[in-house]
Amino acid sequence: MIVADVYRALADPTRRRILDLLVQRDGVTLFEICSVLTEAGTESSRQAISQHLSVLEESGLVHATKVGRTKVHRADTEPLREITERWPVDRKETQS
Amino acid sequence: MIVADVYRALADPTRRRILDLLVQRDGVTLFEICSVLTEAGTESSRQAISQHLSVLEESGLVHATKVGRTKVHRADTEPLREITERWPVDRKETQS
DNA sequence: TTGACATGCAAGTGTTCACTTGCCTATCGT
DNA sequence: ACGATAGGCAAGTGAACACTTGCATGTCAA
Repeated sequence: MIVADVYRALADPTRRRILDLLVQRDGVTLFEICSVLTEAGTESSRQAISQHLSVLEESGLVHATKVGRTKVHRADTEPLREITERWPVDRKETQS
Repeated sequence: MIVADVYRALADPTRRRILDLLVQRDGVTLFEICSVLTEAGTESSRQAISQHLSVLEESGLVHATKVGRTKVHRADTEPLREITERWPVDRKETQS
């Protein structure tokens, strides 16, 4: 990974699922994310998810804090503001 | 290219520049995009930009219409709505 | 009609990315 | 202390991607 900006972080569907999960509830550990994704049908190894979390952290979309031997994660949608500000979403242009 | 969704379309910096340009002004042809990007310091070949435009079109972020022997492009930010609706941007969480 | 212009198509190449594999570190319970 | 738990680090692999190269197609001006 050269550099992990917001756009590249969102480019992977598994990372988007992880972000979905973290937006729903904070303080989730790596193993909990693994469990939820496995139950949801997304078979991903612990290492794979760990690397996805690293990308999300570098992009600023996820913050993590060490708690004992676990690491709890929480989502931060602030970096997404760059997207909406760069290209404001206009109303339907279809002239019906 | 397997499938070109909005997220993958935004993952490339050159495509983001093209989208910037098309948001600024509509009806731009491939050659005009090449000229503008070259002047802006982004050396990209015509073929490269053509393929980027294909990805942007497949994602729905850009629409194109054939006009004579040229093809004019215009941006459509509607697909970006999916992003903001999926992860609403919350205000700064820093409790100052 | 003929040549120049604007673009499309398709195969090939090198790089980046997602994932695995194997081992290591740190923390908790007993 | 010791085993189990939670996670990290780093090298290797295969696939996807960005880009090039060469040729083909269609349109306009003379």
